[in-house]
Amino acid sequence: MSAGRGAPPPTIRDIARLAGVSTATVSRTLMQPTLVAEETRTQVLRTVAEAGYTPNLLARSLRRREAGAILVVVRDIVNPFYPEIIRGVEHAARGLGFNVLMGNTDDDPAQELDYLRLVQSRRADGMITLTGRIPGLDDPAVQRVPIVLAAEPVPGHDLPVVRIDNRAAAAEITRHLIGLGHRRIAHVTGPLEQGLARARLEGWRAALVEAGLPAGDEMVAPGDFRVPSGVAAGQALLARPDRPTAIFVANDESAMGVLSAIHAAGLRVPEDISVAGFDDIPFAEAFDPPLTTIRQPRRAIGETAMAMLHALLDGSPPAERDVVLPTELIIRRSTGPA
Amino acid sequence: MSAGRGAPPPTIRDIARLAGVSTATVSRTLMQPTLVAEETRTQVLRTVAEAGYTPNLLARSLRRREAGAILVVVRDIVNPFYPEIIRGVEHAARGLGFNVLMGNTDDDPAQELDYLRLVQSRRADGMITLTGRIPGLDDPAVQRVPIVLAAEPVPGHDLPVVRIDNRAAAAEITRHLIGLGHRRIAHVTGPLEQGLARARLEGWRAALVEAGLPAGDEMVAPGDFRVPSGVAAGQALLARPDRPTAIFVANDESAMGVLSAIHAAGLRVPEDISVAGFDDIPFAEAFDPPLTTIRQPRRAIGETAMAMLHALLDGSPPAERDVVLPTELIIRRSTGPA
DNA sequence: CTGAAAGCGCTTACAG
DNA sequence: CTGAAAGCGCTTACAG
Repeated sequence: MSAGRGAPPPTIRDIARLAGVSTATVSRTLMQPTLVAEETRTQVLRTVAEAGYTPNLLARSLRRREAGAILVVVRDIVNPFYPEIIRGVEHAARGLGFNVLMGNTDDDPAQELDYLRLVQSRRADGMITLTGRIPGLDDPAVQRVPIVLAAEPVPGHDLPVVRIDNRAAAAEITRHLIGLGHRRIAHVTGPLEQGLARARLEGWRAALVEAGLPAGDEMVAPGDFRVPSGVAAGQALLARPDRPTAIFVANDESAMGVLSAIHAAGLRVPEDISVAGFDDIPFAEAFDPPLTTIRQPRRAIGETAMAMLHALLDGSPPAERDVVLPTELIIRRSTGPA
Repeated sequence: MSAGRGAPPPTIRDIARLAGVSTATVSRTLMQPTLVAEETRTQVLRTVAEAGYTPNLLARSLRRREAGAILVVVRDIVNPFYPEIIRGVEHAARGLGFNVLMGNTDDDPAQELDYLRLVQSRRADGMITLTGRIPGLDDPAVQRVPIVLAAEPVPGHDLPVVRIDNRAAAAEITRHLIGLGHRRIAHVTGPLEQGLARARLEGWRAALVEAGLPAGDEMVAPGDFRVPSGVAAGQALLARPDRPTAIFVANDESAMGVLSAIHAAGLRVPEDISVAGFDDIPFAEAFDPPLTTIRQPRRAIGETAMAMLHALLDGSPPAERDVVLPTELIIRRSTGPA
């Protein structure tokens, strides 16, 4: 096994010795080249290249008192909603010279706390939280941690956040259904302990009430954002006496379950019943039929969150603490005239 | 804005002073508590708790010469194949006291190189590569980087790898189709510059040849693992004179495209034509119909890769350098009798 | 333009 | 069982 063996990698002292200069000069050549005479610089750079020298980032970070890394925390990276956001974060981070640490919480507050500690331990300069929850936020030590919230605000606190207007977007897609002539429009909810699931329910209801259409409990079926809950909700709605002609499902994943339930019942989408989702996950376009949904600007959410965190770390003026990014109604073939 | 302001966090010197001991004793209390007298230990721990002290991990890492982090590199985190592997890595890493840095390469060798540098810069102790490619592997400095390959071996090198037997699994699912009585079984390939796509093609061909069934070019349609390529390949296969009664698609995503093409042509799955995929991505079960496929032990791939990397870092005996994990044929409703 | 020196915050032989 | 001291590998005022 060669890895781990062999000569230790060269340090700045080795380079200084080889180039016949001080470590300060080597450091300046790498950090602030304009401060170094051209001739000296050339010589140092040549030595660096020949020796294959790479500065120890741990030492640099310790000295400069910045980790050069940020942490992004999600409930579950397997959920297709998150990866594109993380990608946006990473893309922006690269441009700013930061690395990205991954934190998966499995929806467990204890793990959430562990990740907070990681920032307190200075392994990361700050964190972007997508979980809508921050344990121990009353602790002053926690309040000192630079945090930006993405996608989900944390209730009761005014941390900087980048998000979408879930209520307005839900109302918009419901109005699309109304505009198609539907009058019995059901809703399959997300887990209502999550604020964004409640916001989507409210948006749906507001649009119906505004149009004078029924929005009572008989038009609502509970879901939890996952496929099986969509199947169950779809079956329940189809079994009701006066069955809906359209269903707005709180996210795309569970909409897929609703589609299965409808097909299994021998009905067709959108001829017999229209279905709309929310999120526009990568697969939504490949659904059968392709799903009408609300597109979230996931990439932009990630990039914006990173930019906001960077400003926070910089001590820049607070700019905007509550950024609301626009969504887009994507009309595909899963919705049609009543 | 409170973040970034306020008193700086306490250091080990502050705790030592407050507890009336040396920094060495504070450090020992945290790192090797058994070496410290119980009374002293209690006193130190109380002080630590009261002050809300968290050791600076950057300083610890510098001193101990280990970053306490590993890097996992993927082509594209948005690809539904990767997140579960990353989750496995992270899960194992947590148990071993490592953090996980995320590296997205967008299939760009330059970015791949940047991530290698990150390890050389000691920000990570080693890396797990899922891209099937390592730039500059002839460079001795690169050879010194602890690397474990997951899912995809790098051709021409014998780095430690954890993988599945793509050829055997492809043959197995093809035999399932043969067992159902199909005699014209087509294949939609992945991008053939990837070794695993070639292995799946070979497995398909081997099973057919073994059964004396046609396996010529007329039974093959090119794909690239994405949905649209599946749509195109499906259309092409349906248009051929003697159309297949079953299609083995090189991965689930493109199988979804094949399903769309079949439905769009007014045919039914599996009554008119059977379809099988590969990977068992989270959505495969929710396809319409649910997809017969090969399940890759993604979580185990991630966990095993982390364990192997840890052994490598430990300098433990090389154990096994080529770990082949078992796959599983998952039979769902997309395949049926010929 | 360059170097000597201090210091970032820890850990760990070494000595007692 | 504990402390004084060295040192991990850098960066950056400070002085010249």
